[in-house]
Amino acid sequence: MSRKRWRSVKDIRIADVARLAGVSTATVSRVLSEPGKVRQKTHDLVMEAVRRSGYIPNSTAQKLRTRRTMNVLVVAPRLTNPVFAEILRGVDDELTQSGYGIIIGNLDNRREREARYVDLALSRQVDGVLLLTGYIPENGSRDMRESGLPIVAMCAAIDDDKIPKVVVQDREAAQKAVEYLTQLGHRRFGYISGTASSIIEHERFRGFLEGIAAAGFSRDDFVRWEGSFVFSTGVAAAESFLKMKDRPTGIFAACDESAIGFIKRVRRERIRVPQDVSVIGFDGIEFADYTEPTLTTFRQPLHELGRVGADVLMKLIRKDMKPEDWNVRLPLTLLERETTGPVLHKDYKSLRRSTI
Amino acid sequence: MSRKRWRSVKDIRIADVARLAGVSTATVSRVLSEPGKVRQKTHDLVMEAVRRSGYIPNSTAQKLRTRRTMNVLVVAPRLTNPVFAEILRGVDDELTQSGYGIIIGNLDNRREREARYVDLALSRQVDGVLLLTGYIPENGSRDMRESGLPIVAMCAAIDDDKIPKVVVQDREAAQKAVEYLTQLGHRRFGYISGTASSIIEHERFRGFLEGIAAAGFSRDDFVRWEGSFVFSTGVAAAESFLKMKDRPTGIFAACDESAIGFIKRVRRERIRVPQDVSVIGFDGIEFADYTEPTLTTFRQPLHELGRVGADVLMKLIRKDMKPEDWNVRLPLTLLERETTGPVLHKDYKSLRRSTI
DNA sequence: TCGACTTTTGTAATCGATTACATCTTGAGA
DNA sequence: TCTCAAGATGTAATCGATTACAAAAGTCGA
Repeated sequence: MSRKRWRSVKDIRIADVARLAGVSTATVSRVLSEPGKVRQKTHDLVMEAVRRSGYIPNSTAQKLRTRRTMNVLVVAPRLTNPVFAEILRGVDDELTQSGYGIIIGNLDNRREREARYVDLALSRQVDGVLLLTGYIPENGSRDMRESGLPIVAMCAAIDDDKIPKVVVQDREAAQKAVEYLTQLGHRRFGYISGTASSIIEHERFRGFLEGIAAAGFSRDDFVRWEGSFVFSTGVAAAESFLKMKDRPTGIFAACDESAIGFIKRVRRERIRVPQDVSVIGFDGIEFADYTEPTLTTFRQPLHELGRVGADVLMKLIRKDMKPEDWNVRLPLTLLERETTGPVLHKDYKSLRRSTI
Repeated sequence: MSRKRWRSVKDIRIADVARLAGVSTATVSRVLSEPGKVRQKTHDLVMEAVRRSGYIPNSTAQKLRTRRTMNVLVVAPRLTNPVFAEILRGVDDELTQSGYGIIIGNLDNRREREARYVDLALSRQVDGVLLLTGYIPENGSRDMRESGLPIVAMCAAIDDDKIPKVVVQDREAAQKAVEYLTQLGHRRFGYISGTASSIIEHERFRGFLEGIAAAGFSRDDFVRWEGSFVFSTGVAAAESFLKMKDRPTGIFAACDESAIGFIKRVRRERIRVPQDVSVIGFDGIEFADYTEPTLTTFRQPLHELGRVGADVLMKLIRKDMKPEDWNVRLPLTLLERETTGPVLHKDYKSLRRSTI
């Protein structure tokens, strides 16, 4: 209705407010950032001017002067992966409380995209970096560390002990997964891998191997299917599985997606889960409770992981790290659901015989 | 090994490079931003100094001076929702090409969080805003528009014709979904709603109603279950469904998650999908192809939606919008899979009789 | 009322780039 | 060789805040 247009916020500077209130810019600045240092009367005067003009400080100017951007960069391999999305939620919860913003560096599984984010760090657009990748991003000539910014690594064992790490106990959990399968009577195993270059994958496979060894088995007692952290990897593994004469009965998948893909595919061939083959996943994504049958898996404390990681980064930025914050390792939880069960002994024997 | 530490990038300013090359800061700046305007010899001199010093411009200073932040804000209701994650990927693809960065505003379904992002826009930390919400965020005293920034709305019918909209044809698709069910012989329907306050939900329900009317049915021919865009809504709807005497046979869910929750729950009671009840979802998330049975649904062109939205925003920022860019409406695609099928007539009659 | 001390406010430098304008170079043509 | 326009470079203002330091105002006891 009214013809009076809102004056766009960008046209009002601190000098305008100062003039309006009849004080200097220094005083306006003080009222806004350290109210205690200014007399009540002046304070009210300034606040009234701020209110009337609709002034909001230009944050870029603040950043330049204070040398703090109040933003952190979060580098993630792929945003559509529910695991990273959930971690990001935890990060966001923590950072919001501290007044920090998030700039996302989504690699979308393409390493050539990382250079961009290294430059972003080098040009000081952020105060710190949270890495969800298994390596330190680089841009050809430099890596992220040369920015001199605080960095926290998560989900991965980056081998630089100047970088604090907040991770989950992947290896231990993978080992327990094998133990769980052996206790159900399984003797032949399958391992569906994640992205080979990922250190998460590395840790999980290592844990798997340790579990195999701990239960007295050897490399001859399992097959490994290569892949990445997606549904189709599970489907491909299943197709390989279906062609085998002497099929494994206990399958460990390095992520829930591939576990789900595997199950979906074998069930189409009338293979029963868990009667014919047990499958255990990894991550505990929400979907895993809506498959048929529901997926046995290890739940990662993703939200907490994000929170703790962000908290450690905040401490690093504020320079009040304590040594015990330096490395955090969060445990996973086994969710016993429907895709795992005891080996049906008769079937098992007949399978065995056909090979020997 | 070497004791020579990398000098942190932040300590090198344009003045240092100028001194090193024996020129003025203006010349250094020109070499970096408009190379043509500088003599070859000087150019090489400066580049060498840049290389040797490892200089990278401080982007905050650039932003202050040029008044461009090269960042856009993307406000999304909930990041863990695969729909938004996928849109974000499209946005990211497009923006990266234009050299823009993304600051994410994750509301996590809590409206009180939006104030923060309004302030972010008002304090000019971004050059434009992409809204994935069904409304214009506000902070108590102002709304996003007062920032004076270019805004593009997606996924929703925000009623401000100064704001360009890039949306999907939810209403049309919902209508087609009903048509599809009626053609399969269904006569009683169920509608599992999304978040009531969401305009996406509004559009979908409206399309559903139009479909109902177009097929000659009335409000008495369907039940509506309230909820939000999550699995548990489908589970709750299923529990209500199970208690009914005269059950609908054609279910339309406003999102795939609730469709999946519904199916999961009813199958536990030995209800067959699609023989006893047909279910059609909405969105076409990746997981919908891995449920059992696989979900019939409408696929949203999410990635394209994100790309186009970002493209329109870029044009708005660069002030080269053409009128035909102003409103874009992308079509959805029906994915006919396993959760829908013809009504089994005998069952249907017996159900009918028991009511009349 | 005066002086010493504390509190409040103002002046001006500063953060690190870009860019309008001024000045100096260069080279073509006379 | 000289002139003059075009081209290259330099000087200094500018973006919009914060903050060190200086100056002014207020407080309080003698």
